[in-house]
Amino acid sequence: MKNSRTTLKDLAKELNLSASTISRALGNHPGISESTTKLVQKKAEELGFIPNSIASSFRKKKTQSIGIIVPRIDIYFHSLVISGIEDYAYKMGYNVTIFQSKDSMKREQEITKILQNKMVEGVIVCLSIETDKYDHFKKFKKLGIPLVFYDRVPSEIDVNSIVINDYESAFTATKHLIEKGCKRIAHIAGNQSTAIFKARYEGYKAALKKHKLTLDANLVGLTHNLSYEEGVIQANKFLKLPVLPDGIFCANDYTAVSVLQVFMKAGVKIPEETAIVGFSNYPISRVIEPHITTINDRAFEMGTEAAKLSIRLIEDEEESIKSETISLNTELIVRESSMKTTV
Amino acid sequence: MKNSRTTLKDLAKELNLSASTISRALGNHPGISESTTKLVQKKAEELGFIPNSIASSFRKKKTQSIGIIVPRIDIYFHSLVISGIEDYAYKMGYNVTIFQSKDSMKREQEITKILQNKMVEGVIVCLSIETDKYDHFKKFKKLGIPLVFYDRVPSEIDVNSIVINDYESAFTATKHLIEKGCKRIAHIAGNQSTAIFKARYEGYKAALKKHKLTLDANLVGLTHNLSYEEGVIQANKFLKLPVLPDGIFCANDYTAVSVLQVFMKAGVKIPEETAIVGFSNYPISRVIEPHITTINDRAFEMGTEAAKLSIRLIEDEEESIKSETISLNTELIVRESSMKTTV
DNA sequence: CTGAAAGCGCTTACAG
DNA sequence: CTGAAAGCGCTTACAG
Repeated sequence: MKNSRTTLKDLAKELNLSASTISRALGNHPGISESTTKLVQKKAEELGFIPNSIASSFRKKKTQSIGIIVPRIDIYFHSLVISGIEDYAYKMGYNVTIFQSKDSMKREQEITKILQNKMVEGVIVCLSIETDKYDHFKKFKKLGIPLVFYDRVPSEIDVNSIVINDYESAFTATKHLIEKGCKRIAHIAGNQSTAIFKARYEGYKAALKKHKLTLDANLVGLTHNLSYEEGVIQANKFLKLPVLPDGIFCANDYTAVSVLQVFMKAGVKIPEETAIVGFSNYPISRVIEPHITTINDRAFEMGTEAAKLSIRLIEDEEESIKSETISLNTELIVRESSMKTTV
Repeated sequence: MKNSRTTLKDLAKELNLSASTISRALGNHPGISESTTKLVQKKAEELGFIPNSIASSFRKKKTQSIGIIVPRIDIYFHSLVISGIEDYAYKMGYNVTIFQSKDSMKREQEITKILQNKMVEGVIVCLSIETDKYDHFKKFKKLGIPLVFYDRVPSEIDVNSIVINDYESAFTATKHLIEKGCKRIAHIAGNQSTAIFKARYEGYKAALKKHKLTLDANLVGLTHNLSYEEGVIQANKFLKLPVLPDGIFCANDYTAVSVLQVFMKAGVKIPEETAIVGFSNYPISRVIEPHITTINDRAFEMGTEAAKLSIRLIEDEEESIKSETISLNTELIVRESSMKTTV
């Protein structure tokens, strides 16, 4: 399409000034007289001058943009994180370019290539579920482009990452059930090859141990991806036990919802007979009845922190070598699904 | 941060060829011998050459990028649309830069300025709820940057837009209730200054009229933003009526959920005494019990179509003057909340 | 099939 | 306080 943009030169010619002066005046450079600056800015406004920031980026080798790679945008958790990133980045004058890996390592690898030559200044990533090799991220280090991971982070140590304290959160959630008088506490666990779900399982086990409750293998339901459907399957398994669990800690809210519905349909009273705690604070947890006690996973703040760290690393002159892991503290949100009167 | 990228020139020097040849060989230009092309590409790989696409964009005046302005990323509908846009854009070699207006016209105006000098090649927008002036979009036309609106579109005619057939969808939803034997059908309506909600209200009215049912003002609940809470308020109003509505068509799924919950708590049988239909096919509609009959608003496809149209307009040589409105057909998804046996 | 040269629109070190 | 000049890393019309 035709391009009839006014350029610096046009402005210069119009005002009988040099391009250098125009450039400086527009940038409010101190070494330009106030009158000239005023004049230039007025004229720029008048001619509808829009600086070509591609030229500027090219010249300055600064694009003021951050690349994001997420598995999918339409997963609520990620949409919240992205929202947090955009919000902070916008305030700092950065913009964000988004790519979806669709949980494919191959696509993730393609995207890293694109990001390398697109000259983003920083990259924020949540790994695809398939990713078990990290070579495609190494190039960023060589190029001096800081990488920040969140949620699903590489199982290596020297990366910048934003996570939540999954272990402690799971511990807290389980302890809450214990304090409510539960003795037979079940757990619906996520994929144990994913660090965060492993940590949640560990936190659950630790809380039981601490309170001298024995771990019963029948009360642990391992799932592949914590889907609603898998939750239904696990719930039905629990229902067939000779003695029902009196508390269930689910590693996410989807499975918490399915357990809640399956149990209620089977006539089990929630929370009196079985108390339920989820994880993530998805919107549905405060809509479904009874409302579900859950862990606020602070997705938005995760995004804010990721953006903050990324921009700090971008603007940091002395390339700080050491990697940083920021662990956010979650909070337990107590709702009806676990509100039974303590014994 | 330090930048030690290999450039075209480095490659040229290394191979004793000109930069022109290197550039062409990398681009698989036909006028270069196969052997040279092979040689250059091998060397490029070897030296880890990454083309500087900012330089290339600058030179070619093509950034292969699309800007998106949405009210919020963390609204499920928008996250789906964005996902659809990214998906199609990615396939076509475009990337997407996202901004949130946060439903502020002021911020939307700021963003349009940024997008104008960022040299995106196309812009896709869902207007902020506040927006009642469109001057900030005019500049795009002058710059030859095609604009595509979706969902909330300007109340002017000459814009490209992707919408769904709200009127027909509402008509279908209401007709469905009528066919199920409902005689007193209520409607929870959205903000009537927003075109889509107005169209849904009109569709509801038209269906009543067509089937000779009278419109009862007591059965219409106007809300400001169709929030869950507003749904609760309207539901309680309906409960106080001497005769309950036997069908309710809600302009979105949030209010459908709240009506369903309030009515059930009041002992009303769903769908036997009151059937409910929502709008949007939010995930919660197929989780809450009874599952809610709703309209699939095809958000993902809306994104795909927006991207498709945007890219077509970008790549179209002969700046097609006429604007296009693409209206997607929705579908009614019948679930338990309206499945009562017909009389 | 390959190369020399110009130039995209800015910014900035250098000079005055 | 202002200007001339060089250059960022590519691409492409022109020439051979």
